Amino acid sequence: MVQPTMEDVASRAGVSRALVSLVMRNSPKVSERSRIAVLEAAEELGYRRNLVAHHLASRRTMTIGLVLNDLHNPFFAEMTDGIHEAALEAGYRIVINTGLRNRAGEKAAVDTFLEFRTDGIILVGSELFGDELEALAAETNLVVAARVSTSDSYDTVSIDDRLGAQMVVDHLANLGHQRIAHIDGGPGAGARRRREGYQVAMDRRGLSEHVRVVAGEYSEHAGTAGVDRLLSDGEPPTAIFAANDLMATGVLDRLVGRGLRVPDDVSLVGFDNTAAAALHQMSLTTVDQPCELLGRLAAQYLIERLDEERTDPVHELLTPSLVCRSTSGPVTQRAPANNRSKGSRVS
Amino acid sequence: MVQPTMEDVASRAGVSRALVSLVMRNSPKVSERSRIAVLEAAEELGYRRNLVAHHLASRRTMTIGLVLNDLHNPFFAEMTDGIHEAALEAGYRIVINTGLRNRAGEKAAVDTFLEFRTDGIILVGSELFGDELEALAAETNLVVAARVSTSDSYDTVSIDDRLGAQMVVDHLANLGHQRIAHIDGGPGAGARRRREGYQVAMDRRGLSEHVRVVAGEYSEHAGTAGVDRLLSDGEPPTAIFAANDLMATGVLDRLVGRGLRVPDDVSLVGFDNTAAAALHQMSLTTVDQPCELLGRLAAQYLIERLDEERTDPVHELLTPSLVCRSTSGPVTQRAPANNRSKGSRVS
DNA sequence: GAGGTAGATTAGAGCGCTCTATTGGTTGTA
DNA sequence: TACAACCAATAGAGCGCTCTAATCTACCTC
Repeated sequence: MVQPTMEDVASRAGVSRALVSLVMRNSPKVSERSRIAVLEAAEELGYRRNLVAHHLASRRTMTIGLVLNDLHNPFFAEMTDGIHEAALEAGYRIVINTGLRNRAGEKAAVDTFLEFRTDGIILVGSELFGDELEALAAETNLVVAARVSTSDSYDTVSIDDRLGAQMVVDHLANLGHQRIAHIDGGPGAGARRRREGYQVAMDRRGLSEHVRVVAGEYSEHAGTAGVDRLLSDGEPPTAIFAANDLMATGVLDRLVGRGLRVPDDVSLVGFDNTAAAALHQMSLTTVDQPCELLGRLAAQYLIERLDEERTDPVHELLTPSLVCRSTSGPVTQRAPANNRSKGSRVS
Repeated sequence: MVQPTMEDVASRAGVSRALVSLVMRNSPKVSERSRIAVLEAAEELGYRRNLVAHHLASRRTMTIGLVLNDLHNPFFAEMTDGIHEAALEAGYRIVINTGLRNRAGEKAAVDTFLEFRTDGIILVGSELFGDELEALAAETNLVVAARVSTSDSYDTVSIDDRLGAQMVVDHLANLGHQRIAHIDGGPGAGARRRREGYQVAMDRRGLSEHVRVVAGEYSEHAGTAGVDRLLSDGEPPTAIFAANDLMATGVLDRLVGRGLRVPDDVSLVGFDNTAAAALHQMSLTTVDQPCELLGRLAAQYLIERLDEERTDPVHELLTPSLVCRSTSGPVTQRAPANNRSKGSRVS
């Protein structure tokens, strides 16, 4: 388990350690003869460059630290695809860590990368406070994705969450809904803006009296719990706007579990347009986020900071779009069915 | 962006660099007075230990590299929860990388960790060949999860995939199914064993003539494609055994899309019992893998290698169990409905 | 007051690499 | 033949930390 070093390769190839270093870094100023000798020696010894030592000496890891808020949410997986691809193209590698959907976990993940001295960090769906992000940006190159900001020490890439939420309310209102409830995303990224968008749009539609926000978070469980709260007291909503798709999955599960029909009894709209939302068994009306594009942009901006040493901030705000599927429909008069019906699944 | 070093802290606190090092490592042989002085100086300077240098000197990172085959598959997220928890308890941190569901990607991920010199590596759902794993185990401490092996250079933690597959076939055969098709997991972890289990059980049940295996992989898309293949020629199956839940999601989507009723026209069974399978809108019959437990064990075994310097291999094989939900039912006589019916979703 | 002991602190040699400055060797040119 | 010009290769000083061995105090004990 003890690895050969550059020194070993050098002596085997009959050259100096410095030359081996040059070969390993693909320097053009090495003769073909020595290059081959070195590579052969390395091959024979099973030499593997020690990135740790390499970094200590060069102050570069060519590695980007990626902190994902929640591994369970497919949104982050899709985002990662874009980041990965862009990073690879630029010669960077990626290391991932999860924030476990809480601030302490996110901080621990960030600390790991800071101690590893990755060249930069991309935070996706960060729950950190603004001043914490500022402090972080002072220590490393930072891009925050899926979150809006005007900070001038780091970049952000996001869709307009507020606008997205307004589109949801408008869509439901156009279908005749008035009692449109919102289960919010709590401390989650963009959750506050989605909540604000909901509020604004409800006001604008003259539905202020029907505003009803239930506290939640970006998880399936929050969806089921939210439904229980909404149906336990007061007049039940005819439509529910879940703060994201993962939550909407939980909402749908619980609605169906309670024998309610979607969209006949209750309409449901999510947010994110994850792959799962498109499946027939979900067929969820939702707000589309171009995840891969967002990911690509995030990586690209970070790499600009690293390779071109850009320091002035970029804030990209993409426009979301509504994807109408079968969980949202016109409001109906009839009372909600309380009897569960058994039967086959149909589209 | 230039960080203070131990030297800076030392001179500020009026002590030697070595003493600062001791404080940072919580050594008991430091007087309370100096400890406080050092910590204060560190705080004031915003000092952050350089893990890279630390590692180079100590040859330990207290970090475990975790390679997940596919970020899109919730199975891996659930597994990670267990690993994360166990690692944290033992004072290790985790760094994740994705294999992008192909061998080249997995190798790149592994290489990153080897170059970073993480103390050990956990591979979840590895697609590497046996000899590649052997070679890897010679370079670092290795635990492979969700895959069966008898190697004596690394540990494995898995459920009995073959047995799980047999349980699926038995379940379906007991419901009267004969034309049970299997869409396999291709190069995916455990896929071969699931395929073998299917074959063995079919033979044992006297259903050898009905054996039908369609090539796939662990993805939603493979599920939809598999359905198309199965329904395009020959007599359509009355039951489909998908190699994992993610694929089953795609299968269900396509079956419903084609106007087939589940389970009336076609029964469906998955594998993994991910959280999504339990939702009403899926309600998938599937084989349960105790993900978190598997994760915990994987981390635990690796940590044994690191902390207790165990070198003889451990191979843990857990027994799976079948979870019956509503996608599997008795075989019916009537011909499959070809007309799509529209309507509300019911449970 | 010498000698012993234990605890606190430090000097200094690495860890495996990079990188600047320098050396050696070859070719071209006056 | 001498000198520049250039390319290939190397010596050696770090990078920021750890760790062993040595030193330095302070306090006992006889």
